[in-house]
Amino acid sequence: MSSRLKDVAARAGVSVRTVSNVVSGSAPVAEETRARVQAALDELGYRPNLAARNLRAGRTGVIGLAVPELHSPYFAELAGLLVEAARRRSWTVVIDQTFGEPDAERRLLADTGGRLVDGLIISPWSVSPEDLTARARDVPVVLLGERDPHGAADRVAVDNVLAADQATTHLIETGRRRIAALGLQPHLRNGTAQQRLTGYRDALARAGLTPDPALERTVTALHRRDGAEAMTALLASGARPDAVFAFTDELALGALHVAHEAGLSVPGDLAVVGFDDIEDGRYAHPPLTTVVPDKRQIAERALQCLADRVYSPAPGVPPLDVVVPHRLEIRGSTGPAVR
Amino acid sequence: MSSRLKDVAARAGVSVRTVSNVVSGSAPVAEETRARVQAALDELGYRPNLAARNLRAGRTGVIGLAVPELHSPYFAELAGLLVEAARRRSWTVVIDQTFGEPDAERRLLADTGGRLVDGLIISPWSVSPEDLTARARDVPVVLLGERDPHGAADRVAVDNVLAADQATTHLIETGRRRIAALGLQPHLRNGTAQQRLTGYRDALARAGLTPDPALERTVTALHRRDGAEAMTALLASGARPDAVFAFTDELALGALHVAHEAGLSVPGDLAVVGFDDIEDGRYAHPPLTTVVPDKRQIAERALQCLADRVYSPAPGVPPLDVVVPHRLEIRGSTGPAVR
DNA sequence: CTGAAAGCGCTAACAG
DNA sequence: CTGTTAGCGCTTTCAG
Repeated sequence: MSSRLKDVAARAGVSVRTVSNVVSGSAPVAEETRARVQAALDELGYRPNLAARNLRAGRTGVIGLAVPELHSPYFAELAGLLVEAARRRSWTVVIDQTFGEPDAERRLLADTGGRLVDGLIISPWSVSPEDLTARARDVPVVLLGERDPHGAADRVAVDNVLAADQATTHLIETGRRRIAALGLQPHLRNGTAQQRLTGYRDALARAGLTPDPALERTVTALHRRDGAEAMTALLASGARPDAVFAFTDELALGALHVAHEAGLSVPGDLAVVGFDDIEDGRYAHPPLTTVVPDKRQIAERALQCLADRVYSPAPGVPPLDVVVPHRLEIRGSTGPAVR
Repeated sequence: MSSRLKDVAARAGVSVRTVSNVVSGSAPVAEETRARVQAALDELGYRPNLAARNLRAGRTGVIGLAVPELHSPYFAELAGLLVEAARRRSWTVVIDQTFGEPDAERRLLADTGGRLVDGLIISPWSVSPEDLTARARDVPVVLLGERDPHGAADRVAVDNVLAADQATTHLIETGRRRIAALGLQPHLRNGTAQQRLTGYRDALARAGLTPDPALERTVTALHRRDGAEAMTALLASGARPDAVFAFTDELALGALHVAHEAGLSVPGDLAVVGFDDIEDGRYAHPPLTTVVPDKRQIAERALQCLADRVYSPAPGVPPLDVVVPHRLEIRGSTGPAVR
């Protein structure tokens, strides 16, 4: 079966202390002894028991990642990048899905007391950042996709207000005047949708366009089907939009689908902009103009925040607010208007 | 700081044993004592230390999931379902991405000796099942997406040959005669592509159609871009297909994209079938006909296999070969041919 | 440079 | 029903 340090020591005729030194390199070992120990190590196929090591060290080398749902392309991609970045630091990632349920999000934080994880990266939906961080008892937490200034934990996010403003401004520049905002989520507490709405309204105001409540559409979730439903309702309402700024690419793709079914030409009759830069958007018809957050950097910076908190016990350091760059990528879905 | 069993015991004026009993319920405790202990537990916000518990129990309650890449919609969705199913069993899932690299896949199995995980679910690409399972030293392994009969570990998969046959037969029934197979991967060792090719050829043979090597196209990876490249090459080759059976939905969507750009009407000029039923397929233009594997059941059965191996130490049980149901979902991309 | 031994927090066998 | 205690496998202090 599986061999312990003690077994290796017996086989090499040394003490466990020496074997431990060979394995960890924490103290010098005579060349001859080392060779003998190494041979025993190899023969027995020794693997350290992580549980014992963790118990001793008080650290696990595991971090938790909580996303609302993994089947969303955006979160899947982000999770992939985080796992990759963690691996580079020799960390393991356990993933949990909250489905945006307040209880799941709260329970998660309560559970961290179990020390399975050294830290937690969480992308909250239902629960407000304040509520979440108040519960993070013992481990450092990094919040994703937030820009709430009243922070009690590190945050990593793009500048949603600015990005939404740029996306809307781009639509205005292609000659659109009746631009719909698709993706309001007044029931959610994470603030992201609110920030994108603010950017949208800012852009309209700057261009001297009066916001029309009929063009601001609420969704319950952020999938293609929600985008499709909202778009159907928008068209049925008689609001006659000439452009749509969808708060996520998935919503935009749902809207695009409905526009096609309704016989609208894109971008001739209707321009569409999304947010997130998921891969499907690049292969849509036409390819989807979108706000591209630097996801790789989101992952990298989030992990950096965690590393700093976990390995540098400096309790005085105030919460960081990391703003990650983004850019607007213009593709076929926002060509000039045709009348 | 964080409190131990000993602290709670001191506060409640009992021994650690009693506190442990209250926490785990493994032995009866007098009602009065229990109340006192519970109060102490609550006041101190006690959380068991998982590392210590694991060291003691020899089990971690953590299972590993290794997928090639998380940003693939199919794997993302599957991972989500597995995490969900694991949660129902109070298991935690650590996720790793292999990117199909042989070294990553092998290292993963070598590492399992560290006992971070009680079991491993792996979806192999580069490494053959035999190679993989030979390395699984101490923990049970479940293979996903395989149907190799020479098994040394449990497997869970759909019947790829049958499914591919049905997809191809459906195309034949809509009047197609020059059906391309898109997605051969001779460099991979996992056998899935080979099985789908077999099913494709079976269907052609049954219909009395002669296979045309020019219609069988190889890809290096399974993303939209690979499907697009293969489709471009196919059209440029002058092979004049009237249908495409793509081995994954992502490939199919890439092919669809190229078909549109080339001015082909779908399904009039070209019918397209995919495999996997990823969400984007439902919102494509036209919606993509596809083979729908029962992913929820794949997740459920894989976990069941692991649970049986981990909790029922019956070394004699031979490897299971679980075949999960699938169906062909016919959508707009495979209407009747128009000439 | 190497050995002996304490102890991380928890569970369970063994008393009482 | 409850207290005492050994020990899971590892790291590390203290001696030698």
